[in-house]
Amino acid sequence: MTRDERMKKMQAFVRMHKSSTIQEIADMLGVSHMTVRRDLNTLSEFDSLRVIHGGVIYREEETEHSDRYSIGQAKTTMYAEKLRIAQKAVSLIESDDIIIIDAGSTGELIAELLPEDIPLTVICYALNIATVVSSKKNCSLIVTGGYFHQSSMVLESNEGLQLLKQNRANKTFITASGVNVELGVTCSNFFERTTKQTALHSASMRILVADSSKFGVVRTGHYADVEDFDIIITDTGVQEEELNPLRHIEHLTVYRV
Amino acid sequence: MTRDERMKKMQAFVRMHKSSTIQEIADMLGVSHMTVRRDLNTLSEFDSLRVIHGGVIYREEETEHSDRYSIGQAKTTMYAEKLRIAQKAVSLIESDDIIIIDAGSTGELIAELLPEDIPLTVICYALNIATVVSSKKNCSLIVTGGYFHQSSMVLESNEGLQLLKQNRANKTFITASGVNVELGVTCSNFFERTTKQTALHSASMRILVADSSKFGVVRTGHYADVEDFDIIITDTGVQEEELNPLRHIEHLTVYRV
DNA sequence: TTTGAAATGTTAAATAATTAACAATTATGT
DNA sequence: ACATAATTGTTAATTATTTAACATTTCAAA
Repeated sequence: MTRDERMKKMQAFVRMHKSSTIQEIADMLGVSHMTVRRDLNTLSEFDSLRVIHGGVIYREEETEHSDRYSIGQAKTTMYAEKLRIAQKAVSLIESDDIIIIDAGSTGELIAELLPEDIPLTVICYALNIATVVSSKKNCSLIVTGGYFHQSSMVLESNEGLQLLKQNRANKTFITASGVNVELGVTCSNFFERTTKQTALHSASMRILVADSSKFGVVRTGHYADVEDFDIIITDTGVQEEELNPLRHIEHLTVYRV
Repeated sequence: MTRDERMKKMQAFVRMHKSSTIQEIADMLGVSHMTVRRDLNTLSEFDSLRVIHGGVIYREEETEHSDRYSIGQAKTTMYAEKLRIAQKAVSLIESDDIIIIDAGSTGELIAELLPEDIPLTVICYALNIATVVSSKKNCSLIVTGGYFHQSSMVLESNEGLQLLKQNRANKTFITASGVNVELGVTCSNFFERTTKQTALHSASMRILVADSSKFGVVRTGHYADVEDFDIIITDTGVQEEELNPLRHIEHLTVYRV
């Protein structure tokens, strides 16, 4: 077995198992721990491996090629706020709910925090969210398929939209790149508009989750107005005065957590 | 912040980042490393966390609830053989190929080993495989959506099948639970049959990847005969004599790696 | 085959993480 | 508000991993 072969095996092993200890790899390959360490150090320069005290971890977002998964960046920014927003969002979920979860890091957090003690059905179109939900107990999952978009992790296709239309939900959690009282709710990618609009129209309760950094911002793709939502959840980073115009919309409830 | 809140945050953090060090979590929560350790030990009893020397790792397959993801088991059995089979399989891949990868652990390994230096298009219907391919460079990805099946990680729906039919491929890598010269190629789940058959009919070169433990075995769902394939890749665990009937099929190439 | 270079294995010293015991703090019921 | 229990923080001892230096093996070129 050549050095390259060994490193390929090591890479595949770590990727498949998400992580490993040095010892596990050494045993698997029948080489010394020093060889594993040396290989791992080399690999970590090229691949998304993180060598920690005691083992290795495979994680995509830590790579230099992070442009391929731009959510990785968004994940850490406003993490505390997004967590609070997601916590408030999942508190609205009841037994036997059918929920649509939109793409984005806040959506992923909602998926992570989904209660596992009540039966739920989740419909989603982002690959990362599908993966999170797939390991949830008590949860049926429908993923609308299609062409994968690296930047947002979204799967997009006519067939997917059809599936989304055919499956009605009682709650939909929608994310946004920009929330502006006058100019409405916007996203960055044009193709996302249709998906988000379909998600909105397939559910009875429409919940907008957007942290304070999104407020006042305007992006290209307009897909809804603030009054199209029943609930808006944001964080304390938005001044109460800024939310006043929203407070006056009769059917709209605004949570600031 | 209550203990439960803290543990929820910890869980979400580790799941989202796939892994973490004790220090990272302690810093994130502003608590001592001892508290993190104690919480993590409690969490690891209920959740799929693996606490290693230096950090924590989230990995689904290591859970007691392993019935929810039965591929987890299959992953480790025949790992070395599956790796060789997958290596042979990817060696057949050429630039600009459009390939379909079937569900299963060997399929996942093929996805892991996909070359990243040539442009490819991958079509798949298993969530785990989609996730692996999504992080590959130089690779377009189409995921046929649908209802998620826990046991095989497959997404299944009419819309998905439609998408699969509409996208032709030049190579398709199909897995099987049973390969029997007389009774044909079989799978365990009935619903998988249609998907596998559609995958077969959408591609010009049909490659069956099956380790030696599958040979001679017969399962319920018959979806093809051995002569429907152009290439069969298996391992040295199959006796050469057993493969003789296959060697006599004219258009069929058999690799034993 | 010989020789040198590269790769791998082995060991002991250095470093880091874990455990356990106790102190300090925080929560809970009366 | 008090006392008690539970939780959390701190520290030192223990245990494990890593590093570095050197020995050994392997491979390739002469």
